[in-house]
Amino acid sequence: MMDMTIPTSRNTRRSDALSRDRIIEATIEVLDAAGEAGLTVRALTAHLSTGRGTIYHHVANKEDLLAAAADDIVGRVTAEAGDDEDPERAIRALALAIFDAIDAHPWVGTQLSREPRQPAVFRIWKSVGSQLQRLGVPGPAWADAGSALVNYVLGAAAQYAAGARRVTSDADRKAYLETLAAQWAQHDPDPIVQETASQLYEHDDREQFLAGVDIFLTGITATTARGKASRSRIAPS
Amino acid sequence: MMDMTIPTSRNTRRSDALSRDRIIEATIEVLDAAGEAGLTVRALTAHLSTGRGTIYHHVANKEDLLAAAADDIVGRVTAEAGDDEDPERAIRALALAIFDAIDAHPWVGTQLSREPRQPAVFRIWKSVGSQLQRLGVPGPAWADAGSALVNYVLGAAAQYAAGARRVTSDADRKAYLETLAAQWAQHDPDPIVQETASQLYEHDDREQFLAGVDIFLTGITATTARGKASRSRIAPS
DNA sequence: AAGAAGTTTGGACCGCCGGTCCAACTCTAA
DNA sequence: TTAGAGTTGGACCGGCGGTCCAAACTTCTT
Repeated sequence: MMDMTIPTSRNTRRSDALSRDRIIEATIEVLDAAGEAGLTVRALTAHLSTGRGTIYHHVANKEDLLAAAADDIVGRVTAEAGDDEDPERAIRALALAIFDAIDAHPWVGTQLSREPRQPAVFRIWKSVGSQLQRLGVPGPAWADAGSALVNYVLGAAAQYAAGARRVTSDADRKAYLETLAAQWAQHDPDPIVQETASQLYEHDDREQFLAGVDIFLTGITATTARGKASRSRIAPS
Repeated sequence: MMDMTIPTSRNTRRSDALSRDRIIEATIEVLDAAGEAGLTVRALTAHLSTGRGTIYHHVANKEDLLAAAADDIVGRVTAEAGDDEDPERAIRALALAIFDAIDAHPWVGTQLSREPRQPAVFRIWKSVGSQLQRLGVPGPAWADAGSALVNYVLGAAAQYAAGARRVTSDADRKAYLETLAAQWAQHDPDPIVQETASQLYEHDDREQFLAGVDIFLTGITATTARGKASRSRIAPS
């Protein structure tokens, strides 16, 4: 080919504006359609029918792009959920809303657990924190409780998202898990393994996730009810 | 350059054996030294002073390599921890051992939360499961409890690992977190944010992680003590 | 009206990556 | 001695993220 540079009508300015918001919107479309691995700057340029310079003009790099896309999704979720009067119910609703959002957009799960200082995670911290405060968790225990809850939600989200990423249809999923369970069971005759394997495809992800939230909520309320007589984690200086 | 193919003494068979184990060992060395981004097959060939075909002869692909490296680390941890008589103490010790291993090898954290069906995660499930059984968690609640604990441990590990990956020295870390807290506080005057920001660099990761494990254990014992009268998750058919 | 200054656009180009392929080489067994 | 099996190293491929810059368009100034 060696650079034949046909300068036929290059660079006519587009009629439709190509803003950062439009680019992030397109990023979400590509991610939902092709998955995390399918998001390349080249695919994005094709989807927007533009050149690569244009995208880097509005966006710093791919990391910026992913963080903004995740923040967009999480922002919508945290804005909607959390208006319940009862703080425990509000926390459950918030956790479930995040779970469902990640179920719909698995790439959000991976993105959230990759980088803890991004705006999307910050939003989640803020929502969880305000509900914990309403729940009456006292000062010192507050950060521990919030950290436990956020880490559980993000960890579970990443796991379920990774699981969902592998197989698409429900039938495939079932078949895949049965094969996997059989492999495990064959590899290790320990009864624990047998039970783990059977639980692997009998459980419902969403209910199991909620059960985990309940365990942490129970732990938090029980710990705070027990008062400040617990193991003194932060000694008064 | 155009392929001048000097066939001077190519491919003399190496004296030191180059087994799969040796390759995984080298992988861990490269990961610890250069981080996850620094692990390239090319870097690995340089480290082993060999060619690329050799590596692909022993190993399927990069994913295989990472999974094997993580499994090696986790295997050592789960083999050591867990011999305590008291199941609660055993769970704490196990969680802490995993935390410390990930603190020493941050790439393990990212790897574990990326793919839930890999051998390393399976090992963790098995250890956690056996301790929960010793703790007397009844059948139906067992899978929920295990899932919650594993997800919390992996989620927290990934978060802390990602945080540790960004900055190396303690002084850098402190400065970085203070800057970040100031940014947040400036961006949002909500008192929740202020407190979150201050907690951000006042807490100790390890203690906070353990506090989360304690919250979980409290929740588990409280839930199981309450008996089967809880929300009937699995209805008798 | 016309040119100057600034903004937006698209694609050529760079270095690097993971993975494939195969000829050259060593080792073992008959 | 020699046929075959098991290793080894590097050329090669397509594709990636990111940089750079000239062309084209808009807006501002006079």
